[in-house]
Amino acid sequence: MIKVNKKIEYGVLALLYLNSKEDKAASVREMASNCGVPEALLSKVMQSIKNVGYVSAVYGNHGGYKLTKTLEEINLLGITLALDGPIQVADCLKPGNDTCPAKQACTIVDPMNVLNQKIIELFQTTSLQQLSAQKELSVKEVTLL
Amino acid sequence: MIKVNKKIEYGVLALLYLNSKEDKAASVREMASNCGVPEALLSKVMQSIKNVGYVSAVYGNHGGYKLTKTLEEINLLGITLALDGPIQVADCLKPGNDTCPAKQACTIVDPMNVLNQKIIELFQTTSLQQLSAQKELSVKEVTLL
DNA sequence: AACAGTAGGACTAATTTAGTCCAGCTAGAC
DNA sequence: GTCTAGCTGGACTAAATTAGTCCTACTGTT
Repeated sequence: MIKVNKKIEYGVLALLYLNSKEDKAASVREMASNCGVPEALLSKVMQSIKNVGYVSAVYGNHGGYKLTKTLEEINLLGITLALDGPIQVADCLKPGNDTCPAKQACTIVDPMNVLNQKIIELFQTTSLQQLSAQKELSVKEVTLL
Repeated sequence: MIKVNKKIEYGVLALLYLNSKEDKAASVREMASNCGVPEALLSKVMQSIKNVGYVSAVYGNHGGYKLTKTLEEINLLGITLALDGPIQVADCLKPGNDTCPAKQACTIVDPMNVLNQKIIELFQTTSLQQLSAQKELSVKEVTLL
């Protein structure tokens, strides 16, 4: 099944929660209990998200994480890159992969590359803003975007 | 990692191979050895693809599978549906899923639904023809499509 | 100095995906 | 008619990935 993993789900949840706190920092504990996700895992997720600069960490007592970007500036590609590394929609696209048995007569590397590009493009053009703003719209309207 | 699974990769490979045989049937054995993929698995893949009508099976000696559609008529959504069932980009989108811990205050079902729709649309508009025709084009040109 | 919190490595458990095995059915070739 | 190549499909095993836990160290505010 083509799907986005839990880390990304949790990351999106947490960022949306942070956004609702405006300029205040929220600790991992607070975010985890509010979003209903495992604390230890969310901690890892936030570390990675911090590394791409979407949030900053505040150490010490009453510390936590703060958003450093607006929802418009955060897109799914960035989140995915932070939590999962580069998008490779098929194994044979991995750099240095020499194990592909169909290498010589391969008719699929390029096709999969096309798909890969399309997905990257989709993720890049999908901002958190875009995802979060849909709450009030019906699915039907959403598909017209 | 967001990726398409082996069954889909193998299915695309096999369908492109079948296309190259024009109207002749090819057995699973022939396809498997030409595409360099496991025979037993490809056999399952072809059965599923048959069930959505992209190919027909010819029984008996010198039998095999034949394409019943053109590459333009076959899209990634159909192949995915055949081999993987409906696309659900996040677990909380599964029908009847009541285990989501963040259910009551969930801010992510709709966002993930938006993404889901976008991916479905992308898969639906990506035909085999479109994928296979890119062989000669550079990746740069491809992204402009 | 105490405390609340982040940082991050190592590990285990759970789930999913990939792949195999085998017995049965189908129809064309002889 | 019977042989045989090949499709059908269920049950099973193995491999890989993903999810989640645990523990120790570091950081900075009060």
